[in-house]
Order: sequence, then structure tokens, then C-alpha cells
Amino acid sequence: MAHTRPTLAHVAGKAGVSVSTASLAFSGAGPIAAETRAKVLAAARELGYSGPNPLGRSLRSGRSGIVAVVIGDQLRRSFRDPVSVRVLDGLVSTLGQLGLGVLLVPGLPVEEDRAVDPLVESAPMDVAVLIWGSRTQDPIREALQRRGVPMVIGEGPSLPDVPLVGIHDRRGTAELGAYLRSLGHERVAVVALPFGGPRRCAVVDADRMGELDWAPTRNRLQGLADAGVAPTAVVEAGASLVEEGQAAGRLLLDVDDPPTAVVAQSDLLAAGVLLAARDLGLRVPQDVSVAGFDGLDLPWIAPDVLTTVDQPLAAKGQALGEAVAAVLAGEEPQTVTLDVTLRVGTTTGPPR
Amino acid sequence: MAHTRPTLAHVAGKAGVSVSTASLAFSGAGPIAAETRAKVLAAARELGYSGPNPLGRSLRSGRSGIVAVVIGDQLRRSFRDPVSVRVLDGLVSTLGQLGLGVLLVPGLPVEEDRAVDPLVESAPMDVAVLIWGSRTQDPIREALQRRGVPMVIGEGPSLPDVPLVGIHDRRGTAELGAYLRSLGHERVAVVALPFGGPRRCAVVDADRMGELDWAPTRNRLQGLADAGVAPTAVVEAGASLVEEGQAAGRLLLDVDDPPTAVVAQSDLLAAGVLLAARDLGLRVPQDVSVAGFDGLDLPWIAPDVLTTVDQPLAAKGQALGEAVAAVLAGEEPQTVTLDVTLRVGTTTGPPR
DNA sequence: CTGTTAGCGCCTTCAA
DNA sequence: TTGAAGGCGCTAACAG
Repeated sequence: MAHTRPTLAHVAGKAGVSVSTASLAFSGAGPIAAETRAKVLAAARELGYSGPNPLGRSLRSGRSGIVAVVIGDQLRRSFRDPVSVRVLDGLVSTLGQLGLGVLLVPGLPVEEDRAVDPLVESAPMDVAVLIWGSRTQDPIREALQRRGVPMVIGEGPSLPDVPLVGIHDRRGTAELGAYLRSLGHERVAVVALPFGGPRRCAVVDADRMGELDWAPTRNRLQGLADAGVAPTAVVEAGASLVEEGQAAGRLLLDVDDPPTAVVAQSDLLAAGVLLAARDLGLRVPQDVSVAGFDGLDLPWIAPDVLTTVDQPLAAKGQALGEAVAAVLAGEEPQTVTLDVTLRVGTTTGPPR
Repeated sequence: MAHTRPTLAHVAGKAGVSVSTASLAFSGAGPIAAETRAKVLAAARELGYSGPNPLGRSLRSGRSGIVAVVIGDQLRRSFRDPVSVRVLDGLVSTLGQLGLGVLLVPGLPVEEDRAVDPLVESAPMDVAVLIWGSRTQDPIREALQRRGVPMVIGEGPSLPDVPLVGIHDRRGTAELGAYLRSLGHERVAVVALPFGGPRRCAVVDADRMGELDWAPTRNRLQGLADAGVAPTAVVEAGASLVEEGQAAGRLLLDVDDPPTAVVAQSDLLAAGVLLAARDLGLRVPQDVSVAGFDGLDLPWIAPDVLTTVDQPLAAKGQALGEAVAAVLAGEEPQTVTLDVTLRVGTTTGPPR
């Protein structure tokens, strides 16, 4: 017998009961005499059996207890973004309480020549969470739909039969735009989040604007428009990272006729813009106002405190987790939209 | 027939071949006529069959393709630590190339009354990686051993039959200690990483020192001893976080007879000590020298540049991934120990 | 309360 | 090159 792991059948044999009875002893999913149960557990201990094999259990029940979490972008970049990390944290703890494990799935495949990471197509999962939304033609979404894996989506677009967890980012950005106008800004530039296609850090022209295919970016641009702010220029960033914001800031500020305010669509981008302004010898907010989005705590940009739109990141993770639970319980898909709050710091003021 | 997902049997039926032939069409693990294969794939497409069910495949093969990664501490804290994040990043990309997925497992259970997270005991996994080592009596390690799940351990202690990936932290700290002595420091205090038991931020006495049960903390203390540095005081931090370092720094520096140098066992802790020194009006390095460990890039402590011991974090993640591959290939467990480098910055200098 | 039966979906012998 | 049969480990019905 050598070296094979003991199975429930071995335990049952040793305990002198049937396999199904032994199963009950572990799952507790049915009536069983305390004595029988003890007998089974004793036999298990003796054989070094440590509970039902999850593989067998999964096949039988059709459930793996695994939730795939698709992080936008490559993991290496996502991990560097505190926004992703906080949402992930809220999500993991919520799912943990439900007994569900999180399988990390890269949003971009490691190997360049594939459309999606192989995990999307063949890893076991009961539900998939697309933390950073979905594009119009999204190979990941399509692969999951083909597999029949139910989804939960964070950020847009809203899809039929798919629960959505988002934030009022359009409204929040509108509030920010109105605030900047009230200060007297007329020349406002934007550092936008990625557009959804290939990543780059560059000024956006009309053609490129037509390719915009990512909900948060679009919502936040629309918010500004709602407030009557027509950007003098838009730069798209390659990722929500400080260095991208810094590069974008240089593009926008190192010109003859710079804007009086820059709205960045994330706090990390805003921090980069701030650094770019400092590098160029511009005073903030006297020479240029800078605003962000997210509500991160960035002590290292002291003495500045970023004007930003605060979004509830942990709550978003939690809401995603709850949506997963609802999906597994077979409930109707719902849309949750969380509130955001304008928080004025020291980086915005009236233009000179 | 309504609504059940199609199985290989359905596809085979529709294609007019046997199930085993259909299996070959997907796995490619045997000879099959191109024509037959095409027929099968066509039938699959028609039925909306998207490839073999991973649950069935797992049960049959005994492999899930899942690697559990046990992060020390709670995930929320680990995610805030760039050290963990970088190792995780290297690990995830290496495993991704092997077609393995990463299941995140909290090192501390979400529910307080359990010894280990339920995932440790019942989630499917082929191997478990304990990124931050293992304690002498480690309930996680014990649970995994009981299950017969092979392990890979990052940092000590070294265990029989378990591959270990570590760094020369003892040697690196010894180098740092020698450097500080060469500058003339005689009164050196230490801010240590957690000790392995309950978390706290407090001065360590002899009793507590006896409870030290975590390899990196011990190694780095021993390194200082190797260099002939006997700390005037040791404070253990509750986690490798800036605020913990700051609190520890206050404990060490806000006294009558403060040390001339503080060695922190991580860069985040060192950054906290730096902030505490600034708060107390101490100049660094004139009034007090501060050194860290990790080699993180911390631009926000500018103009200071931390003196630190650089460790190859991504390489560590990669080495862990390769160790996982070796385990799955049935190779003999090996120990890998990566080199570290002392990097002198602006935060250390001769004592006044 | 316990045992019997019947698969969950797949892959790997082995034989044709 | 293809087909038939068996079983991976478990659990849900049902019968006793």
C-alpha cells in the first residue's frame, strides 16, 4: 500500500462503516450518531486522513470555492497601485468570510501572443470578478461567457445579467469641475487614465478620443463636461502611476501657454503632475492648480495636500464580494453605485 | 436538455466519435487524425463547449494547477508592504509562465477563533508557498503537512525535505554593523521586525528575546552581533510599516540618552524612524544615523537617501516560483540563498 | 440513523 | 488511429 494518500473509502473501511456515512461524519450535512462520527474521526486520525479531497468534492458539487479576480493590467503594475490594492483587500476579506478563495488572474497575458491569460480559459472558478470593468469587445469577458462562468464587474460598462459595482465618478468629477470654475479657472487640462486599448502616454486628438473604451476614463471626462469644463488638452497616461503622471504633467505644463489647472483622473497621476510642476519651478496652486481622484493619503507630497475626489475603496471591494455571494446564491444581478466626495486640499486655488 | 453545460460526452456524441477520441482532440496528448479533430472541434463550437471542465480534469489528474501563496500576516497589511508585493509579483509571473495560478491565502485567519484560515485546510492546491517563512510550531505548516501538500518556504527555518529560498541577511546586516562601527558608533539601537508571536510595538526584554521565533528577525539580529554590535535597545515592531517604525523611533529616540544610530530591519521601519527623528528635531545623520533593510526606492523621504541592505526581491519571487516547479517535477528539495548588498546613502554618518 | 447506488467530467489504460 | 471500460474521490438520493 506504500504511499498513496488515504481516501474516504479507506477511512470508512477502517471504521467499519459505509463511505457515505464517513462522508457525513466530515460534512455534517445529515444526521449521524455521535458515536459513529467519533469512530470515523478516530479511523481518520489513525490513517493520517485530513479531510475530504477538495478535488473530488469539487467535481461532485460542481463548485470549487474559487473566485477568480481579474486585475486590470499586469499584476506587477496593479500591485503598485494602492487603489487596486485597497479594493482587492476589501474583496479578499469579504470573500474569505464566505469561505471563498481568491485566484489572481492577470488582465493582460504574460505571453504577448495570446489574447487572454490561460487561467481565464481553464482555471477552476465559480465566479470571476473583473475589478476594473470591461471593454466593449473584451476577450476576457468573451472567454468567460463562453465558459459559462458568471461574472461580477467593477466599473462599467453595465451589461445585461451582470452585477455591477461602480462609483458616482461622473458626478464627483462634475463637482470638482464646478469647484474649479468657481475659482475662476478657464484653461483646464486633463491627465486621463488609460483609454482601454494599447497603453501610451501621449496627447489625445479627436481620433484617439473616438477610441476611448474604458468606463472610468469616459465617466470622469463626461463629469467635467457636465460642469461646463472643456479641457484645453487631454493627455492619456499609460497607467495610474506617479511616473506616468509626471511625464504627462511635463507634456501639459512645459509649453508656452500652460493651463491654469490640471485635473488628473487618479491621485497617483496627480502626484506626478505635482512633481512635474515642481520640476518646472511652478508654484502650486499659485501658478497651476492640481486635482486628483481617489482620496489616497499621500503624506510624501507634503506640505501639499491634494484636492481630490474621495472614493470608498474598501467598501467597493466589499460590495464586489457581496455581489459574488449574491451571484452564487442565484439572486438577480443588481447594480450598486457608491458615493464619492470632493475633498479640497491645498493644491487648488484661484488662477493668478 | 434545457440548461446543463455540455460535456465532452455531448461533444463526442454530436461528432459521432467516442469520448476518449474527443478528449484527444482537446488535449493533443496522443495521435489523432486532423479530420477527426476538426469534426470534434466543430461539434464543440456548435454546442458552445469551451474545453474540458477543469474540475473533472483535476480529479482525474490529481492536479489542480493552483499554487497557494501564504502571505505572512493579513493580506491588508501585506499589500501595503512593497517588499511583499514585489516578491509576490516575481512569483506570480514565474508561476504564470508555468500555467499555474496563485491562490491568495491569508497567513492569519480572518476569524480570530481559528488557528488557520479555512483555505489552508480545504482549498485545492498542488503546492503551498510560505513567503515569509515558518515558525517553530506553525499551525499552517502542520495543517499542510497533514494534508500532504508539498511546501516551498521563503526565509527560514530550513526544514527537511522542504525547498528554501532565502537571502544572506545575516551576512548583510553584519556588513552594515561593521560599517557603523567603522564610523565610530558605539550606541546602536535596533527596530526589529515582528518576533513571530502576537504582534506588538514595544521594547524587548530578555524574556521576550527568548520567544523570538522568526527567521529574518533573528538572522538580522545575529548579523549585528557578528559585527560586534551589541544593541543598546531593541524595539519590536508590530508590522513592517512606516507608522510602526515611527512609533518605535519615538520609543528609542525620545529618551535622555539616545543611541547614535538606529538600525531598522526594514526600509519602511527605517523611514518611520526617520520621521520620528525629524519630529523630535534631530538631524540625520548628525544627531542620529538611520539604516534600513530591503533596498526600496523611497523618493518621498527626500532629500534623505536611506542607507540600506539591498535584497533582490523580484529574484526571490522568481526563485520561489522555480522551486515550485522543481517540487512539482519531483526533484530533490534545494536551498537557494540570494545575495544582498550594503548600499550607503545619506542617512548614516559619524556620530557627533 | 446507516448503507446502497449512481454518477459528477475527465483521462488513460488496453484492445481492436 | 479509434473505441470501450474503468476509476480518480466524493456526495446526493433513496431505501432500509
